[in-house]
Parts: sequence; C-alpha cells; structure tokens
Amino acid sequence: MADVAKHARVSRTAVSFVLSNRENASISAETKHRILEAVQVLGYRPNAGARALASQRSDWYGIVTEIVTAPFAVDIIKGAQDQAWLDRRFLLIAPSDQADASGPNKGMEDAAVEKLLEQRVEGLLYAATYHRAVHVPKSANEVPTVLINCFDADGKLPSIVPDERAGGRVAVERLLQAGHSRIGVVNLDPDIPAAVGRLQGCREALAEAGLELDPELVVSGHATADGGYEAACRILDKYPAGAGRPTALFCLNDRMAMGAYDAIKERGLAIPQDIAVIGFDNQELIAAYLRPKLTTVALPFEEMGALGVQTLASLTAGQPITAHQQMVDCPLLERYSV
Amino acid sequence: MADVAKHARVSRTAVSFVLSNRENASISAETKHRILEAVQVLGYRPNAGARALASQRSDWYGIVTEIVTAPFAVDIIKGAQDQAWLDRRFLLIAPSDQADASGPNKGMEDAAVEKLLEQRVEGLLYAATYHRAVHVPKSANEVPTVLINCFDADGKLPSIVPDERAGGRVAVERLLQAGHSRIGVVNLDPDIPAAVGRLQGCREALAEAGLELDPELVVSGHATADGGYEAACRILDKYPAGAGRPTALFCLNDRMAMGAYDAIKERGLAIPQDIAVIGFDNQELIAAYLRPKLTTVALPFEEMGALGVQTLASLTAGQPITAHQQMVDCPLLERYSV
DNA sequence: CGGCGTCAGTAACGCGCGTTACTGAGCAGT
DNA sequence: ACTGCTCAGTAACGCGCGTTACTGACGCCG
Repeated sequence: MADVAKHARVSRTAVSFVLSNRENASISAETKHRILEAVQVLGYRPNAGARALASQRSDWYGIVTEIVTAPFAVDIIKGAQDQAWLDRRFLLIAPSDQADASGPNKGMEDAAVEKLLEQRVEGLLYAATYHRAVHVPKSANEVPTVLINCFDADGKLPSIVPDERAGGRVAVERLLQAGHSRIGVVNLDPDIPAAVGRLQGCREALAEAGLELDPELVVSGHATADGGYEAACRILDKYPAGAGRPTALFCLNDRMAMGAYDAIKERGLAIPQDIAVIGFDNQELIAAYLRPKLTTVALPFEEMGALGVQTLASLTAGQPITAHQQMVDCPLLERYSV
Repeated sequence: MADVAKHARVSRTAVSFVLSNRENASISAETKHRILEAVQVLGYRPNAGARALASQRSDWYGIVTEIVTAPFAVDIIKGAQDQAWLDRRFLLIAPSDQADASGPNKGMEDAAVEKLLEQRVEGLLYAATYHRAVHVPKSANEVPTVLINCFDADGKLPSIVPDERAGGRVAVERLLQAGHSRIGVVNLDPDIPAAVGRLQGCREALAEAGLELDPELVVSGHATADGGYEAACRILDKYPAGAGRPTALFCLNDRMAMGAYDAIKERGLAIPQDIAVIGFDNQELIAAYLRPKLTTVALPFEEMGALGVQTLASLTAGQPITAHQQMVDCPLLERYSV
C-alpha cells in the first residue's frame, strides 16, 4: 500500500480512502484516478487479515456441520456460500465429523467452533444433516448464531427448518389430484420431526378431500432402500389388486422410494400406471436417476443456507429478525412417477 | 493478551512466548503455569488474523473447484479438509459455479482465486469434478498450486490424478477371477481420460489372461443412467443367451451401471447369477443402494484431497515433491453384483 | 575481586491497514 | 485586513500479535 502511495505520489491515507470507498472522501477525481492506476500497475492486492485487524470486523462467517460431506450438508453449505459471496463475505467451513452430538469425539465440534472464533468470525451457522434437535457448543454464544435444519434443544437460538408439514401436504395433494384416493405410506422412524410433520401434512391433505389415513397402510422402516423395499412389500401384499390395495405410495424419503420401486417392479406392476410413487428429500442422485424419474418433494437446503446467512447478516447488523424459527417451503418436483 | 499478561504479572512478551511454545523460551515452569492459568481464567482466545499478520504466515490453504457441491468435489474437499485439520491448517473453500473453464462467467473463477490470495493463503488447490485437462487462472502462479483430479493443460503445475488404468485392470481382473471370459463394456465418451485409461486397463487384464477385447462388445453412451440402459440393451440384444452373449458387464461409471441394471432385469436376468456387473466411481448413493449392491471401483477422492494438502505442505516448506504427476490407486469395492 | 556466561524476563519495533485529528491552501464575506 | 468556511490531503495512532535486542540478577571460574 505504501508502494502504491509512492507510485501515485500521495500519502498512504489517500490510498486507503480510495480503496475503501469512503463517501466523505475529499479526494479529487484526478488523484483518485492516479491511485487506482497505481494499484493496477503494481498489482496491489489488499491484505484481508490486516484489514480485519484494523477495522475490527472480519466479514467472515463460520459454518459448522456434523458431516461436511453428507449430501445434504453440502447443499446447505452451497446456499450459504453463495449468499455470503453475494454479500461480499467469506464463509469459513469447519469440519466436524460426527453424526451424534453425544458421540465419542464430542470435542471435535467444540474445537471447530473454537477455531472459527479464533478467526474472529462475526457469526456462526450450525447445520444438521437431518431435521432434529441439537445441542450447540456453548462457546457459540459468544457470537450471533443461527441453526439450520435443526433447532436448539434449549430453545435459545434462532433456527431455520423445512416446513415438513406443508411438504407432506403438497405431496399427498398431488396424489389426490392424480385421482388416487387410497394411498400407502412408507414411513420413517415415526418419532423424528420429519416423519411427524410430513405425516401430519398428509393427514391434512386427506382430510380436506374428505378422506382419512388408513393406519393399515402406514408402515415404518429403516430410512434406507432396503427398509423401503420391505415396507412397500408389506403394504402391497396386504391386499390383492383392486381390493383395497393402494394405487399410490407416499415414501417419506427418496432412499425408501428407491426400495419401493424394486418391490413394485418385482410384482410386475408399472410405475406410475399401476402404482404411483412420490418421494421426499429430492436426493438428486436417486430421484433423477431412478427409472422412471421420481416425483418428489424437495428439501430446500440451499434456500435454508442462504436464509441462514441473511438472518446472520441481520443479527450482526443489530436488526431484529422476523421470527425465532423460520420455515422454508418444500417445493414439489414433478417428474414421472405420478 | 495484555490482560493475560497483567493477570499473570508478567510482560506480554512472556505470554507470547508461552503461547507459541518457543523451545528456547527461558520461561520458568512456575511462570509458565501462572500464564496458562490466566489464559484459562480470562478465557483468552488468540486472534488468528493478528497472528498471521505478525508472523507473516497464515497457515491457510485455499481450494477452488468448479462446482463445490458436485458429489465428487465434496469428497475431495473432505479429504483435503481433514488433512489440513491434522496439519493444523485452515482450508478456505472458494465457490466457483461453472462446469467449463471456457464458459460464460469465466471471471468467477478468477475472482475466487483473487479472494483467496487476498486472504493470503499459502497455497492453492484446484480441483475438477471429472478427470481432465484444465486451465488455471494465472494469478494462481503467485503461490504454490496443486491440481487435483485434473492436470494442467500447459503442463506446468503438479497434479494428482486417479490411476484409471490400474482401476480398469482391477475391475476386469475381478470379473475374470469370477470365471467370466466374455465381457461387455458399457463405455463413456471414448475420448475422455477416464475412458482411455480404464479401457486400457481392461485390455491389459484380458491380455494377461490370454484374451482379447471384442470390439463388438464395447458400446459407448451418455454418462447417465439412460445412456447405460441403452448401451446395455444393445450389448445384450446382440447375441442370444449362451451364443456369444457376455456374462458380465463392465460399466465405466456407476450411473451407467444403474441403467444397465434395468436393462438386465427387464430381460428377466438375475444379477449376478446370469450377468455380473461391475461399475466405476463408487458413487455411494447409487452403488450402495442399488439392488443388489453394486461392486465397483472407487475413485479415491478423499485420498487425492489429502495428498493434495500434503503435497502443498511440501511445496510451501520448500521441499521437493516426489513426482510432477502423482497417481492414486482406485481400490475395488466388493459388493454383490459379481 | 573482576570477568564471563547462563537464566528469566522485558521494551520496543513492525506486520498492513482503518481511522481520527489535524494542516494548509484557496475563497467568500464583512 | 481579518474571520470563517470548504476542499484536498496528511501525520500519527492503534488493532493484536511475533520477534529481536536488550537488561539485570545470579553463579562460576581463575
């Protein structure tokens, strides 16, 4: 910077003024031009660290997530990353490989937060790979923190979660609209927030159509393709065709839908002609490659990530946020299984 | 830090000495203990930026990749991230959403590199989502740079790539070992490095068994499930069962294998009893969820990421690196399709 | 007793920048 | 001629830390 000043025959202060775009600058247009030229000529590149030190603000946010590489976490990160980039901020991503906050290496998560705080991030994002309650390391309280795809077990921190209920509703509405009135549900572990919300939405949609959810048609299984296969088998084999057998399956996630596909095809049935299938999550690698491609409800990970950064921006700017818990819509993705 | 010094009744220098673990410290054990205690009591946390500024080294590496969220890029990032964490370094991830370096917003990639340099990263990683030649922004030359899963079109920068040939070899060796001698190949675009290497490995393995690759059995298609389906259909329908029809399919990626599964099942054939299938890439969401689970050759993304960081560490330490282009093994993952 | 080498610790500088308080020139108004 | 004001720009401080050069006390040797 001193070199630039010398080259432009001005003081370092003048250079600083020009580069930080002060509005009450009092730098003549000609001088400014000379300075910018010098910057170009010398290939000057500001030092972000020094800038942060002097200005007492880093323009950095940090994000911590249990499994950085989980397909979902990735989308959250992308959304946050892109939004941060737009806001000319940098997103620091700290790894913390552990599925369960009460797991063995609980320390790693704390260390990650600690590391981020050492970098003097102005805010923290904490993301989970599936919708649930979490315990956040306490040092996170030193800085504004927003939870994504999870909520604070202690209820203190603002959070952003998918609107599971509306999602379940839109899925079932789509099936109803296609003429199905007898719908089987391939359920997740019934206790997790995702299952609770989605199933409630399902019931609401049915109720609006004057229908009720037949408990016989709701079968839970592991959240895997195998689990979906088994659950679908049980549903399909419960009744003969036409005599109470559902004509559509609402699978509460795409992995289970994948298994359900196999169960259906195995029985010589066609999708969607004989049995329609709708999934949830929009796990691209599955949904878009199944044959036929799977109609599903998307979890809005990127949107949640972006909203997280926006919320953080409000928070750090001292503005109030709209709500303690913000819900994001889960859009229906039409493909060919309904 | 001044507070800590005051609390421990020593100079700030003494605190600095203790915290940076200088071996020629000349700080008595008792004083050191007093200082560390003060750190605890006051909850002091060093400022990474200031430290970087003063010490003239940031301990930061940067990574740029075209599509941060591509399933492959993610694994590379994870490998690099973990290794960096072990080396007590921070990995800054810069987004750059573009598949093609000659694409419309070429500027974004340059901006990403620029941003990283402003953070004063000590080294740069540049990762591609599929193995190929790339052009790296020229400002990357200002700092040690290592390419991952790609190589420099100009041949200047060190790179790390998968050993496609050995991978193709191990895949076909596995099929041979299972007793298959007539093997169909569901090929990618034959011009890309992945296809060239894998097919060469395939030929080598066959040659060692005294066999030759029948050109009739090699069919190219789009690198998608549909492409794989079509290619597999053409291979299977070329000969009647037993009369020249291959008993195994080597699919050059897992997405195509996914399509091949459908083609095989459609014809009433069982995997692996009637037709064995082996894939490539180990795209977890596909390979581990197909039924039966797909035996495949894994692309060593995490290893490449980790090796990239290690190479960068050598480079920044001024040490020579082992080779201009390092190849990483592609291990066979046995599942149930062979 | 003087000189010399540890040991334990400190004062002071500088990293690259943002920022505040100041200066000096020019000009209008009384 | 003097005051007051705006414009254009500068000197100097401090952000939090690493690092170098120094000091003062103590013990050992000749």
